[in-house]
Amino acid sequence: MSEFLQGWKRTDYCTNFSTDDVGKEVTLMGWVQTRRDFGALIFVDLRDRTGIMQLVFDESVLEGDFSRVGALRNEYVIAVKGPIVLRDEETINEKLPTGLIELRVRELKILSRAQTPPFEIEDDTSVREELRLKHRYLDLRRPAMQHNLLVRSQIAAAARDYLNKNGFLDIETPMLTKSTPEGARDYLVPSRIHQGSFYALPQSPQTLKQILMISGFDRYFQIVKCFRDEDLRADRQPEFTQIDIEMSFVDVDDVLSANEGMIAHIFKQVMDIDIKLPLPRLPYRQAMERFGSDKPDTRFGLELVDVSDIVADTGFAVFSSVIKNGGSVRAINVKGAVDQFARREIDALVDFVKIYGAKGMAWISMKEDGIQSPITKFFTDDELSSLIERIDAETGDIIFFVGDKDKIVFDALGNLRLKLAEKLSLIDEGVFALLWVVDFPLFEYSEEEKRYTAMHHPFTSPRDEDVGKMESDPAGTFAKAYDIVLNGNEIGGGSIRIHTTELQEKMLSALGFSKEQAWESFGFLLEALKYGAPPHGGIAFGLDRLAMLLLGCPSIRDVIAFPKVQNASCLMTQAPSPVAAKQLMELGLKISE
RNA sequence: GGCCCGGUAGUUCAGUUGGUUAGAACGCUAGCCUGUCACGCUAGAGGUCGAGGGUUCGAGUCCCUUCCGGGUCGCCA
Repeated sequence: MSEFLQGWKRTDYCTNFSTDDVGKEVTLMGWVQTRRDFGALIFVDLRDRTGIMQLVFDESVLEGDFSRVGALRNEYVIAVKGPIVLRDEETINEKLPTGLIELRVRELKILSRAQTPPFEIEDDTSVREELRLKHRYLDLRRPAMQHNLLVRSQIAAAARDYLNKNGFLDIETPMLTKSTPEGARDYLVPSRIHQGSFYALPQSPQTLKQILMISGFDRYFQIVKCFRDEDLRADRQPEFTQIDIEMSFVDVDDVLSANEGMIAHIFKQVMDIDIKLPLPRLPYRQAMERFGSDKPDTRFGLELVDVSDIVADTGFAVFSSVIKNGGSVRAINVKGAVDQFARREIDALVDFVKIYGAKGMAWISMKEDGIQSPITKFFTDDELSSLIERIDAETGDIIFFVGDKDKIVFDALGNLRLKLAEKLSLIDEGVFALLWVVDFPLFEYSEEEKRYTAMHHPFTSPRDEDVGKMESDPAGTFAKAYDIVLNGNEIGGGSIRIHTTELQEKMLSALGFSKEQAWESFGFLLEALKYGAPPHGGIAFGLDRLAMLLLGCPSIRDVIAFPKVQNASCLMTQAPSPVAAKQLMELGLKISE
């Protein structure tokens, strides 16, 4: 039978003992990692979240029935009392931090028995994730997972520490809030009292934190769950945690410097890494043109080169027509790597860029015995030599070209660039490359909706000089928006917000809202802006992504205690699940067949 | 919604061109062992080859459907 504590108190964690404690009577509690049974002498490795302490059970020392020790199994929860003793010279275990000592057990309590776990509680087991997630409580016992959640906790603590010291107030905003058009799909919560009406779980506390600025809180933060009902990815979960920040009486520079200070503080506290400030700032347009991405990984080169002007009038109709239609032709030169791309691998890369909408990809191989390429025959000698000069092509290089609308060219080459870096091992995994991407466009055109949508969100302020262009030239209007990028991942983004009703109405109008629709959806904000709103702005960091990157984890699931799988369900709790008819009735809901 | 990858003892995997009774390691069970720490030794149990259908004399293997997990495009203000 399981026993109770009956007044026993744990002295300390398993690994908080050293040779200084030899002779001390201690009480330890934890899980049985392994048992090595010699009959009248049994060793047990006792595990807690800090590590392992070896217990020695000697028949002549242990009080009570010794057969209880032989009955111990992995993952039993036990409590033991006895003295810390020094190990003999020849029995020292150098692999354990506590390998010089062990606990000579005088008393044993079996607090809880355990079934044989479906997988071993070890770091080196490569158990399939499906099973790990079903038994997440066991998976989380593994030292690697314990470490991940520890570091995550340290990141949150460092952020809080910095924000507290800099005058930010931690204020909670509701989880049951108003559904907002624009942006991601909402998770809806039916109202029992107002049948047919729904709360939405927040995609972000955006409007509420702005209202806190209007209320005069000046500096706000919250480490807060956000919800978006969109498809999952390796770095995307339907519920995730933001470090959400907002400040008043600030412009872009103020927000960036305050927040890069926080990031530097986190890196120092958690990783003991000094981040050089200020962080580099890269305008959006440059990020796209040089890296084909608004979240460039700057740990390696392979930058894009625009060759549109050179190929515009060549005999290669694909390129010339693309340019006539307003597109571009850009190239990546992979220096000295021509021998690493057999024809079959080039074909695979052509298929790769097609994922991103490219219709094809051209290349030039600068071989020792001459140029090989499917396209150079279309060029005159002059055109070819200008091209070679522009892309700095030398013997041994291989150059890839994509021509299409800019969006497709950037997308295809931006992703090709990452693929090439991975293939050629160009990325130094020990480096953390942080930068700001700034000067985003305010709008982007949605082919699907046939209108402009907000690139960041509808509360983002245009640049002062662009206010007049919002309606006349939406594509040429830039925003006071910024993203922070770490190793090619967006770990945060924000903006200076619109702080007058007039401009906010104008923005919503530019997005296609009628005045009535605007007030119906955002009336509370438009109204609040009338009563003295300070200029304000802020940012939100993805805590999960930050933790994932600092830990070098391949998936965001590795830093979330209870994540969801790709179909947005939880394998442990089986959520979501059907509910009782009575619950539906109370909500006035019917499930259609 | 599209594309790609995977599913074989509890776990991780092997399984040849379709061919006898589907194997290994670890784990598990029982026994022995007073210095192990990947303990050792002896014996043993353990399989709906994800599921359903089809082709075939014969299917873990080939085909179709489907379920589950992963990656990704779309989507993610």
